[in-house]
Amino acid sequence: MKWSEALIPTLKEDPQDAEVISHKLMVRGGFIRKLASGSYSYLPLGFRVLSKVKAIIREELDSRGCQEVLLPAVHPPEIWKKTGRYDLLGAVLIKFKDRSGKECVLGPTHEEIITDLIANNIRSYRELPQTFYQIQTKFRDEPRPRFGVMRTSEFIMKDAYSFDCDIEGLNKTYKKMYEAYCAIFERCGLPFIPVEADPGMMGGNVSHEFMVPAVAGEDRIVVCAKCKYAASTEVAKTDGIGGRAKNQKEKTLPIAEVETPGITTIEKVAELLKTEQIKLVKTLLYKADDKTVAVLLRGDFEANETKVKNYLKCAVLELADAATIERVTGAPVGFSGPVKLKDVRIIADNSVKDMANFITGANKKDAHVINVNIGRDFETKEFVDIRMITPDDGCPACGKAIEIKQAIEIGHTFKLGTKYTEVLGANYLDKDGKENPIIMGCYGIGVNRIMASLIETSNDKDGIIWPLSIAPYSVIVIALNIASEVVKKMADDAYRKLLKAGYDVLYDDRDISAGVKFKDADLIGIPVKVVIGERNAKLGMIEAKDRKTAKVDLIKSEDLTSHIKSILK
RNA sequence: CGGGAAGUAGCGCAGCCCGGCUAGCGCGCUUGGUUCGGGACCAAGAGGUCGUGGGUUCAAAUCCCACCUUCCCGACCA
Repeated sequence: MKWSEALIPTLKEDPQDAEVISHKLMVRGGFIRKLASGSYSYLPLGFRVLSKVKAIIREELDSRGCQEVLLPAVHPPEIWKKTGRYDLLGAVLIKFKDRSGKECVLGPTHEEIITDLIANNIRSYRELPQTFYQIQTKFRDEPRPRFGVMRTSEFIMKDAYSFDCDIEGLNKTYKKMYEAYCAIFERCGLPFIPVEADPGMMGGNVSHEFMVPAVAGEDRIVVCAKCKYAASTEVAKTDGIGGRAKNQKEKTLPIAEVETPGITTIEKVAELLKTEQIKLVKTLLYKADDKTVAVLLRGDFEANETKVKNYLKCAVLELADAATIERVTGAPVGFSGPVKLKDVRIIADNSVKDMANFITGANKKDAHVINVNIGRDFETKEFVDIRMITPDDGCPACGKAIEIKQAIEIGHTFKLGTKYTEVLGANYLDKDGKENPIIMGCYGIGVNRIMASLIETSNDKDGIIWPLSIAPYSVIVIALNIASEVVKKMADDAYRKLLKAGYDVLYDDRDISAGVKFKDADLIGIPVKVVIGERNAKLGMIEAKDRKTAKVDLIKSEDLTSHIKSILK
């Protein structure tokens, strides 16, 4: 492609509305442009990167026997109601009415659709196992799209679905997909970490997320350098108080109410009462489906809502609103406590178990109670692990020090089991003629996120540094002074030869200054610059410069193709 | 949805507090010329409902009200 004939609108300055580096560079490099919050156009350069990522995905999946399909994006709501996800997804599901007034939904994912297809077309164990995938646009009305292409309401997902006769089969398929994922991310040049994860609204029990550590990441993961344990903080197990200050054994003291006017936070209560946060118990009121539940944690810990949700086995868990809190406790937000709390299930984190004489809200405006003791002042038998892991905790697997990192989720795999196949009637007949539900797995990759994550982890002050595998072009031929006959002739020739040799070549034939060309080439991150200047051209020489290492090779013009071949192997 | 910030030329910004005449600057763009190895220079140009609507005023980019949009934090979320 000749740059003079391409739409590559590079920008000198960071766009005003971009925060994270990948977003800034994608806009500056002319890869994307925003249409509205959470929806982006991919320009030719951006599209080329996506295409390369997709090609890698297809190669790795096809070679493992997966079959590509294309499912519809517009769905009837009934199928979503059957599995209960119509309500579960709620506002995330984008709905509209067609001309006859019939409701339609835009697919946020495709378990329902593929399972329905399989239910109607697979009958026998002889037809299993099979795995299908598609690369398609998904639609989700995100509460807050952000970070450019990282979280958008319309995004490209590679989703795959496997169907097996039994758990052993699923385990084999899952392993195969896991390996495919590793191969895909490896080839894309991403420093990824597979971690244990929570299946969330997808369902099933076993699940892994593929994470790229990056400051712009929206998720947090726990990694252990010693034993290779890696998990999402959502599921990382904790044990009591971990590495933090132990709860002191004390003689129980008489409970007493203290005035704490307008003091509603753990921090301020501790300050006012001249004590430490570890002497306080935090009482969080949640709405778990339709019931109100009180969650107790030692003051210095945070609740882990995923754990609470999984423990309670509820579909929707959210912090109770102010009105509910007032109704249940009789006090405004900030003064809740377990003492004399009526008709509310109380569950406590293990960190609270051996606490004595602690402080909680008094369920009364502007008051807390001190010297509270479990068993005497209130009762709960439910001590569970429902807190967020901290850097002070030991590795859940080996006990050694852990690190908590921010990361971008680029892939997620799930062992779904029969969650969808049972409700949608996807059954098969086994050897004995007995009908069984098909065992399912599903596997997603955020294609746009691969692009963003790569940039997050591979850039410098001059711009993006693409790996050859997903670079929009492998080589950029830069004719420094295109007005010079010698330069133009040699550059045209180099461009032609490299194209003929099968390389993706971008030819910067614009009649502008050298500085702009160098800056632009670095910004868009093409792995190799082939530079043709007048002085060298007259000597029959060409320069090849590596974007990443800045290493320069001066070569004879006739050796160009073989030289490029040697550095781009 | 709660909290915060911002909308002025294609992009990045100043002007607004303290209302005033043809609304500026840098980059980019067009034309001509000089340059030509890391965002060149000279000259001449084109380009604006100052987010939208209403109000106050002799007069509004500037003051007041409402709304819209975007970004950040939170909530939420494969």
